[in-house]
Amino acid sequence: MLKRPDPFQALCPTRRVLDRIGDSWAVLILVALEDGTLRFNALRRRIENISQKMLSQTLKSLERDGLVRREVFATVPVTVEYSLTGLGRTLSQTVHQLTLWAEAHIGEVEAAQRRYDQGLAPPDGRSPAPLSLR
Amino acid sequence: MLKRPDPFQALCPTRRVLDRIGDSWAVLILVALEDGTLRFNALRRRIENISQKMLSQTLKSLERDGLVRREVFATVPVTVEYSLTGLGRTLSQTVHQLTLWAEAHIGEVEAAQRRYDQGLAPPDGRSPAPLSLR
DNA sequence: CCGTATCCTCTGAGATACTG
DNA sequence: CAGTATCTCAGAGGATACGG
Repeated sequence: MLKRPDPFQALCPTRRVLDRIGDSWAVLILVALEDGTLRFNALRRRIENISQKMLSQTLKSLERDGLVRREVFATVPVTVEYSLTGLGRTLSQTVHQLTLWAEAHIGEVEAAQRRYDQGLAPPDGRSPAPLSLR
Repeated sequence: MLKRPDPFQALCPTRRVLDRIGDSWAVLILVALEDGTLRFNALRRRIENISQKMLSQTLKSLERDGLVRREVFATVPVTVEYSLTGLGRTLSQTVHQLTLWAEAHIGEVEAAQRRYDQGLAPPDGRSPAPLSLR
């Protein structure tokens, strides 16, 4: 059978993952943990101006998804370490492809935006209104 | 110099692209246009339950980013066709990698969630509280 | 140190109605 | 057909304070 998920249907798995990627904080945490284990407050300093609430909340959902591992050590005061799971690492690598796209093409995107914000004219020369006949 | 963008800084290019991907509607539109050109209302039917407002708005920003091309034909009533640009196609292909990840790993994610929602126990056998000493 | 609880704000998406 | 213009409302997320 192997029915492929239909991304046009809300609630489809693909869509749920995509929403995760859309979660800017989640992505930043994945990236931050790529270089290794970090403690709660270390993460907090690394990801400038993330609120305590969002860090805690996002970490919890990443842990729930099996992407991040949380380890508590009974020191005083308590120590909590976060790291990527194997699954988390595969996702962060995939996300990395996206950041490569961004770095490679951001220039084109910005150029397109400038064109659009002026008189929206595509790369060719014609100045004013793009309007074809048929 | 070639300074790499710092994703931890809001407003960095990478982050802007990531936010785009997080925009569920934008991704759905890119995917919908992969198979070819579509008219406004065709897109609307294809992407079930997207509102007119969001479709129009998202298309506009995708056009601004140079990812989608908009062509107007002077028929009566007017005809408007949307298609991917070359740039848009490269992005939609990259996004496709992400959907592949989703399809490949959604099972693991859901399994992790079930474990978490019960007594949060990692894959090993120990039942109750994960807590290490040091 | 590592969080949770509470309150409060403000954006952003949906519904609806109207136009070229 | 292909949009724009308003309105409303929920809920994401920041600030703050407190607890284990």
